[in-house]
Amino acid sequence: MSSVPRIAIEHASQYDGQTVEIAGWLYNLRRSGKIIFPLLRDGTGIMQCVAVKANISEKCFNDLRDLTQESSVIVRGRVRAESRAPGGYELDVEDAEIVQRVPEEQPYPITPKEHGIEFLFDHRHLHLRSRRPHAILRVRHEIIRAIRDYFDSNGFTLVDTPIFTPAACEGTTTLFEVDYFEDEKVYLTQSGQLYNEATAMAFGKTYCFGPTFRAEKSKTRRHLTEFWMVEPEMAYATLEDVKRVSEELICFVIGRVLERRRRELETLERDISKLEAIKAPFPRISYDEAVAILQRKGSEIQWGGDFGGTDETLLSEEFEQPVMVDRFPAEIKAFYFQPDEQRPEVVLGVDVLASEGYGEIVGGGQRIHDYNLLLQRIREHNLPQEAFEWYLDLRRYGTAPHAGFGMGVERTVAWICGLDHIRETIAFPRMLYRTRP
RNA sequence: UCCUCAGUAGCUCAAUGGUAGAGCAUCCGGCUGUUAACCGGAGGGUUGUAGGUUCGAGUCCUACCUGAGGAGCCA
Repeated sequence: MSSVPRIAIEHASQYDGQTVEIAGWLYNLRRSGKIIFPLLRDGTGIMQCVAVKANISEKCFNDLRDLTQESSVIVRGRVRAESRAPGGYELDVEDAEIVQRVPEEQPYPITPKEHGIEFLFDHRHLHLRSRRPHAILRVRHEIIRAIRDYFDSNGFTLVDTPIFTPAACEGTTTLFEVDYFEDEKVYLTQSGQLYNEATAMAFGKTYCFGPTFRAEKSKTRRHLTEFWMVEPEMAYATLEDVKRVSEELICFVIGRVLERRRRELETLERDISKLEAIKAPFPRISYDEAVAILQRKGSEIQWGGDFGGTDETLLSEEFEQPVMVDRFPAEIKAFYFQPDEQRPEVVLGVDVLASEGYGEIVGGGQRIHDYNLLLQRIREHNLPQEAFEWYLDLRRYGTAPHAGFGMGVERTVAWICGLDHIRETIAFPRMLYRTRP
């Protein structure tokens, strides 16, 4: 259209007084006779444009005046600081090129009014353009980038683990079964952890970061069937290292979001002071203490039982910080957890429960490094030994104490954004009763 | 899987067993500083599906479908 610079709306303040071009979509339009205010969205922000009939061609004015919501359009004009404009800057329109006008016979379905959950998620492919999902997904990106930056700058090597796996990593949970070739069955991974133990013995400190799948028929605000998890694993490491690294990671991620995505948090009306208050060290309690606290608060939990969702909420209400709970009964944890030497009935595992009732975002611990103990556990859990021979090899050849954890990305996003439901944390959520779009 | 609730215009919701209605969206008209703009007008319905009760059902009953909230399990 012209030789003026094409800019991103989020950088508009750098172009005050200059003529620029913005390529985007019509977010909303307010008309008032001979002056109109098209709100233009370009994926980085929303810019209020001003088109005055007397100042531009009649065609341009009429084109913009009759434009329909979410039509694609390239606008040229002068950026100007303006206190009355949302965002502080507006664009005095000089010219506009309509790329596609949405026909009024089939108007854009998501209007700037209230909609129900079902409608919005049926139109999720369009809903992503709206303010709220847009802000959440930008925070999600910042969280993922911070997680990678943290590990990459602390000596961890990214070694991703397979999505197709031959057997359960953790015996109990339900797996999605997939037809492989020649009658072979494989499963979608629910954790990269067992493979991480192999890569940690090769690289020292590793992490994997990818989607994981759980075929649990759970219908709650905390569950997806497909979700992303980052899982670090460290050779020559213990439970205490897991606590230290997960605490550092969480603080680093929150610091980054506060530094770079404050505007998005404000759009989401997140109470930012609650995030600013998150500081290491996090309180550390044992499973025993957690059970005592819960019983005092009226929970039915008995020693030996696992926490329910309500228990996690009750527990996190006790603290302003995320809380670390360690040394769980061996019976409720997976076969590979290292027992406590002093108390063999508990294992060296730790869960980190996010504050404000968001529940478990990190789970991990120290793994069994002794060959005979691991073999014994595999037998006690009735797991097929032949399938775990490669895993046992890690204890045959240069075994060493090692530890790691997994952090669920979606729960972390829900917590940091202050969301009620995890379905908002991912572009296209996969849930028990929703696989479309 | 179980428990609870809901389904009425494109969307969000009203309507005592007795003529299906409003706001937004769409269309037409008005407005030079609007902020989910406002003002006037128009079009828009097999009340989730199938049965049943009744003189009469959006409303009551049964089954099914779809969705939501919660439980168990988990990140």
